Amino acid sequence: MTPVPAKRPLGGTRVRGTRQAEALSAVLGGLPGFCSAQQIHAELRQRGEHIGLTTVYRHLQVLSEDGQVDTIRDASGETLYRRCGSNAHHHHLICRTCGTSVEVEGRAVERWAEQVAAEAGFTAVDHTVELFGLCPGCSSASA
Amino acid sequence: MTPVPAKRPLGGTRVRGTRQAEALSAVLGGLPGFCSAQQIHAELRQRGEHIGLTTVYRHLQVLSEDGQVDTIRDASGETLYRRCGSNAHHHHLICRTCGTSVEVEGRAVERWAEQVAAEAGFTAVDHTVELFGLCPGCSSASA
DNA sequence: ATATCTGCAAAGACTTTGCAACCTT
DNA sequence: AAGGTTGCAAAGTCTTTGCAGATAT
Repeated sequence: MTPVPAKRPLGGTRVRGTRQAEALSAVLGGLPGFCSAQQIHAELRQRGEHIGLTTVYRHLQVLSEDGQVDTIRDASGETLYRRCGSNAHHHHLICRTCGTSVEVEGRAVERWAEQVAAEAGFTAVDHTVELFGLCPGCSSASA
Repeated sequence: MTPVPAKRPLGGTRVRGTRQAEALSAVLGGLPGFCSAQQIHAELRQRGEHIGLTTVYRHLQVLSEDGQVDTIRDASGETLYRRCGSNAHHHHLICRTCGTSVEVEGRAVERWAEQVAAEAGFTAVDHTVELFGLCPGCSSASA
């Protein structure tokens, strides 16, 4: 699958010396929470970057395969992307009003998942865990 | 949202005395795990039931709103449906090979979710938890 | 008899793919 | 100069909606 040329500097965030790639990276870094490819594309356009939607999709796909961005699916089926800080396994606590997300560790969940799976005789278990709620700001705003 | 006429018998599984609705209900009851609307539609056709894909989608939508079927999304974005046994909150342990699913209780996860959310100051927290793995049968078959 | 349900076809949304032109190395 | 990258347009999915005909109560 991945020949892994390993020629990449890995120092900065650049994927390849392309203007579009850098712009995308910049936007991703500034996002507070999960956004759809189309939102990201719109944001890039607003910044004056002439980038195609196709290119945004392609980069996001590569980045997600590389583990540099996390992806989740919202209720309507759209895929949402977010630059993830830690490369370790983690989950997200997402504000359903403003979209801000917090990365949370889930050792307890991992353990629970493995235990439940073992009890049912399942192996090679993977899991999906996402938390949605109201962040402090939005919570007080709606109070 | 739901005026809740509550005129429905609620005894059987019938939604309304329609042949298609009953057929759909029957198929749902016999499914071992989560299936897409299109798979269910194909299954109905194979049984000789002449039912439209549109009707399948509409019934599944209503049933899911009523809490009679659970829905999840697979990796490709398709929505999968399954008649859920308990009406209480629960999660699923799904075999990624044969699709068989087991309903599991997640008191531990619920507690973890609330605790993590509270620590971050989030309120009104909801969560999504799905476990994917290999069931005993598929596990030994591939060994 | 009437309100509901059904289903075909068309529309809508998100995402992927083809291919020529462009840019980076 | 060579190869990867870009982007427009078209295609592909899954899902929803419009409307006329059929159906259940």
